[in-house]
Amino acid sequence: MLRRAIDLFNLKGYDATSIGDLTSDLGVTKSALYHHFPSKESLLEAACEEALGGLNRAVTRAAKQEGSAADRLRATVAEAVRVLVAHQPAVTLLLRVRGNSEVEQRALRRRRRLDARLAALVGQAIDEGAIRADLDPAVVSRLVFGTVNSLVDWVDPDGSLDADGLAAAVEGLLFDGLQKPSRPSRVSGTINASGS
Amino acid sequence: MLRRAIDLFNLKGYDATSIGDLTSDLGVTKSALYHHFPSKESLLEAACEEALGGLNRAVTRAAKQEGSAADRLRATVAEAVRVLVAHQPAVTLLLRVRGNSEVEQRALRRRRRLDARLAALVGQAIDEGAIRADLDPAVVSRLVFGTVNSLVDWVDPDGSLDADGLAAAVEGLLFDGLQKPSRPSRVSGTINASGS
DNA sequence: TCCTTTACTGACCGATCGTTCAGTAAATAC
DNA sequence: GTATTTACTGAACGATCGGTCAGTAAAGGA
Repeated sequence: MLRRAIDLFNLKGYDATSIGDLTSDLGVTKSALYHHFPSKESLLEAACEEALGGLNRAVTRAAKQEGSAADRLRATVAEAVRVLVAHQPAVTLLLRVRGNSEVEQRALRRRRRLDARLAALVGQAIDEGAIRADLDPAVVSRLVFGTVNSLVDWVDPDGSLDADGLAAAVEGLLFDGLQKPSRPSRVSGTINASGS
Repeated sequence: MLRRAIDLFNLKGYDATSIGDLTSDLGVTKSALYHHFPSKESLLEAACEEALGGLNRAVTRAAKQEGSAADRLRATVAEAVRVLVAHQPAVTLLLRVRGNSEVEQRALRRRRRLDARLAALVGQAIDEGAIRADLDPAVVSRLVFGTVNSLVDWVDPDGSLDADGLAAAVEGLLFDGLQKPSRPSRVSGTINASGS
């Protein structure tokens, strides 16, 4: 029920999806849904919890890893991609939250806290001298995780796309760039996109 | 009036923004707004037209340039960033359209046509051998323009941020990567982010 | 067998939605 | 000076929204 709700919210947008739309899609009455969930917003809250919990765990997991800040940043990017693929519908919904209610504002605050952790990691990697310093850390952080987040717009979690392969592709693009590497890159093998 | 409407749509979401919200923000009555615009959706349509028109012109401009496909791809990325910064509110609204009405579906179709042109350009650049071929062209295309599009979530068009500098930063990140360049990169100077 | 719990149904609620419309006051055209 | 156009106001419209509630049928425990 929650799964289908999240899918519909992503398809039409949360506000544009009425309880009637949702229950007629599910083939139940409105009252049936309200027997299991106290409000429309509680569905949104559950989805945000799933997404934020998953992302928080992923970032914490990557942060605990040994190695330089640059290594941890690479691991964080890869972990974030994997969580995003595994929980794509919930993460998609989270990224579209605008803060129109108390629930949405709470989700936004948690998301901003996550973003701050990531920005700090980028700053450390630059201070460490492991990555280029000619770009502003705040811009780099936003571009890197903007790239990761942009996956929600086309990744199909049910598709044949391999999360690890996609994580490697994102890591390869962001760290090594699009140009042909002068020396061999860390990324090997070919990655395939799923259908649109 | 249209400008303020687009800003509000972006702040709260199109569906969550009622005509009442909009007109009370503007300090006019609902009827006053309906004197200038035939419907709520016509506001959305005007915004999509601004965004799609701007992006189309940018891509066409970059495509007409001489040079390799890789050079044209770089130019397209830079042009797209500049248009996005110049028309951030309209582009933001466009990127959030879900296809809930005829107007939205038309905008989505035009956007998909644009995406296809960009994907073709990436394919040419790979065939040309100018950029790495170990990643799937469809994935690369989506990541590149996902990165560009992610700018709408934090760029402030009124801020002090320099569009050309930001375009250079995005180009630098995507083509040269985050790692310290073994040879000097094309990008020079420091880019600063605006406030959140 | 009786009683509580679970999983609903269908009718209904007040609020809010986008939109319309008759009327009006000021500006502009002729 | 009269007619037309422009730019509104305020009250209302039907539709739809999220949510409620009394009632019910089946299941399970004691």
